[in-house]
Amino acid sequence: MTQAQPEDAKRKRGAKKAPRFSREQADVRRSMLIEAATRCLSVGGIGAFTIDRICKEAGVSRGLINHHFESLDGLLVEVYKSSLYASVNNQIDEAKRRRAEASGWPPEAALAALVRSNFAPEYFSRENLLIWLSLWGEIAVNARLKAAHRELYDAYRAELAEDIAAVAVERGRQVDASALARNFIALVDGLWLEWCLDESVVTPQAAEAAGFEMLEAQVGPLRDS
Amino acid sequence: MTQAQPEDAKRKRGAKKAPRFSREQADVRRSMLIEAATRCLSVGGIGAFTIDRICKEAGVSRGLINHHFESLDGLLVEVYKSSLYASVNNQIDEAKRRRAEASGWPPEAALAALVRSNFAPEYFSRENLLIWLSLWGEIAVNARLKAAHRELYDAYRAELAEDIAAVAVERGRQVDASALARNFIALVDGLWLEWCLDESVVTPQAAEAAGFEMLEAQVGPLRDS
DNA sequence: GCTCTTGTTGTACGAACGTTCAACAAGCAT
DNA sequence: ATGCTTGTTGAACGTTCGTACAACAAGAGC
Repeated sequence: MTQAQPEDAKRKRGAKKAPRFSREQADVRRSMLIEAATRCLSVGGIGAFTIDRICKEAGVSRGLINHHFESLDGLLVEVYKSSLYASVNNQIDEAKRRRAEASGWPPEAALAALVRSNFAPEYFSRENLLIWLSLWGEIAVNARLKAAHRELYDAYRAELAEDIAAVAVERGRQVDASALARNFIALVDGLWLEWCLDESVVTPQAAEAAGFEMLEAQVGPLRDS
Repeated sequence: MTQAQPEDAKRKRGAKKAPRFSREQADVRRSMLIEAATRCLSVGGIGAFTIDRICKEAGVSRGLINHHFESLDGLLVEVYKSSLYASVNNQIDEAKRRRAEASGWPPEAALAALVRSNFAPEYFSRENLLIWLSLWGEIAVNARLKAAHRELYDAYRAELAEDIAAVAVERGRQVDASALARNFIALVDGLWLEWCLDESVVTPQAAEAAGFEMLEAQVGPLRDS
């Protein structure tokens, strides 16, 4: 308590006040704001996506959002791209990579890996779900978000269909890969939704099992190999 | 243009002004407000759920909502009960009725009817979907809505599980009915969601087919009988 | 130490928000 | 006609919203 703080010593010696704020590179500050905005979204839903709350969460003043983003709506699009777009695109890229190096990854292993990534703790988390949920409600209303969403889902659906088709061809099965991919995505989103609204109904393990069951009903076993 | 309107004739004769508003029974007015609020929700999402817009949509003055409901939040709960709770409970009641009169409805027919009701145009409609979507985002945040939602989904899941179990028992199949019911509901909600965010991805017919496929993979054929 | 650039602050503003309530009038009872 | 009940109105309030912008200061360059 009586011990001199480093700041105090500094102030005594140089008679300098502690800086009231620190300057950051534009992209660093943008990331900070996006992260703070994401945190607001995951806690209070779209109703908490406000200039005041986001700036308070980020520990900056009210004027900064409009300095780094064209508007609050622009920040929302960035949040979408940063938290959802990025992670899904990550899954797509990894799937493409696995499919490219055909030697190490037989089709069923690649498909199984893609399925599992949907239920990995880093994606299938409660905070991620609340972000999805909040954004879904906005996508239906916001044209810019809707465009971004369609592009993303089309890409993911296509990649998933490719992986499914690869397994089906290898096993000589007749499968409507794009319909199955669409249904699988619907099931995953639905399970996320159920979990988000009532976590006692489903566990990540049960959700993963349900996902595999849907695919295996059409392309045969994927897990035990 | 120069033709006398009925109102004008009336006014001339009796020197009476047209009534500025009409009085309604409390429950009638409440229904009007709930319907107007629902319309706002289905068009503009939760962001359009405001006193001003709802009253304008209903054609009444700003003060009326707080006269008939404890608050705007209370109105939201009523919207939930009126548009979702009611329709799902309707499905549950019909399913119970079918299961009661065992003579006319063999288990597989009862289950098929329950499945089909999920994709009937009166439920699987674009405006209904936007209402669901808006409310989902609120359920995750609003304690009162969350409680109502859990009660409703528990009831629906239980009824669906009963219908599934009845078919499984009849056919001597070993099925985890409650898990299958949960997965089915997740699939349906997911398909609704996909359709809502991008209507070109799925049709109601394809959605219904996907629902049947999931169940038939475990309990056997349901449609061709 | 000094200047300059520019990231940051914080106030100001109008609009929209939910809520309250005194005044009003529609329509039934008399 | 007249009075009474009460559903309805609309202004007013304080708050919060998104945005704009002049003033400020942190930190690099010299």
